[in-house]
Amino acid sequence: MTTEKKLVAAAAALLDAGGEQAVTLRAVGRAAGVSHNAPYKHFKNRDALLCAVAAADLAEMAAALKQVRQSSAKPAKKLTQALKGVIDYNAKHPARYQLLLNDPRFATLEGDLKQAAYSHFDEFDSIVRECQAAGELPDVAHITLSGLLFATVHGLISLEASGRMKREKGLAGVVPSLELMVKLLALAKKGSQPAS
Amino acid sequence: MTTEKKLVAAAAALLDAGGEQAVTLRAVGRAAGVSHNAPYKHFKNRDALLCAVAAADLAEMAAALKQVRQSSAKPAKKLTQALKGVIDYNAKHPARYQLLLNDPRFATLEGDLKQAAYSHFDEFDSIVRECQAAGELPDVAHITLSGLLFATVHGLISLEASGRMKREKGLAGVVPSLELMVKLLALAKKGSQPAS
DNA sequence: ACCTGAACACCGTTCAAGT
DNA sequence: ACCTGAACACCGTTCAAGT
Repeated sequence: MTTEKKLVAAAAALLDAGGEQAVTLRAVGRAAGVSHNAPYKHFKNRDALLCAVAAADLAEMAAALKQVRQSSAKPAKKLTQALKGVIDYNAKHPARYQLLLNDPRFATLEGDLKQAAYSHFDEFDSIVRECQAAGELPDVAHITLSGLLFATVHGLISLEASGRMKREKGLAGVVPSLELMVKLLALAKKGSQPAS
Repeated sequence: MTTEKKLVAAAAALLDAGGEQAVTLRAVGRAAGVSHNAPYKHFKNRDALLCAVAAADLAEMAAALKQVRQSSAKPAKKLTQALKGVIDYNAKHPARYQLLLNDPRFATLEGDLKQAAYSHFDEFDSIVRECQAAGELPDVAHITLSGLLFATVHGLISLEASGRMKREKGLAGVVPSLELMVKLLALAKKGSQPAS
């Protein structure tokens, strides 16, 4: 494994183990078997290393979505699996999820991250279109609908992770809330064709 | 103004000016006219100071929501205003918004923050119930529906702020996406009563 | 009760130097 | 081309001491 990949893997492992504050260049170097400033030979700075982790994760999520899309499941099932994939990713790697989808530091998408973000969204959008074609989702602009669905699952995950959506308030969890969302969208489809 | 309030105000101003990384205790102390470790006499540590800023902001947002709820506008209009308030808050104070709704550090809500979170959600939920009563939103569990709506606006804002929802992809902005969401929920209401 | 200045450990980053 | 060790500036936190 090249040193660059070792550094990215070490940073990802440290994120899982102790959150972003655990990712010091000294710890990364130690875990990768190099000195604490070797990373500067491969990345501009610490943020660039974290950005590389995010790009790799997003590419991985895109690949997982592609698997789902190419499966033989019914469209509605594919959508559920796609949404569940996002939820599971957050459950397994909360700090990396936060980096991936909630960190404004990499708002100007560049290079690998931009590429990964595009292919990830395209996969998701394709599944949404399949659902529309199958009559499971309303016939509105598919890109906007995809953005809306993804924003909803992301918002639910985010609010729960940040403790703002506690069950104490009587709130449902992420999965039941999403199920309601999908059910309401199906009803909207029905409501838009009263003559059917 | 008490020193404690000065510290919170200074931290909030620094967040607006330069993001979280600009909020060093030395800078906070300087802005409040005290030494760099005076904050420790009022807050356990830096995180506790940031948490106090979040609690104050959430209380402010709750007060703004209360104004909307008590206004004479129609329910649908109140909902739009409530959602717009969240969007505007992020536009004016992105770093504080991030702290308020996306920071997992304060996931264990305590004291002021917990109180503020509850009253904020209650106000929002009341408006959602008014919309249901007026037939503008589907008759599903109001708390879940409120959570879903808030998660959607938060997810849209978050993804846009973190650069993951660029227009380049053909995506609509936060406001048009939300308008679609509300429109689809109205259609769902219609689809659930085919006999009306 | 509230504050200060010095000190400590730690970190990101830079630089001169090594192979 | 890739890496290292020393050094710098900065920060959160602690502590002894001041009023």
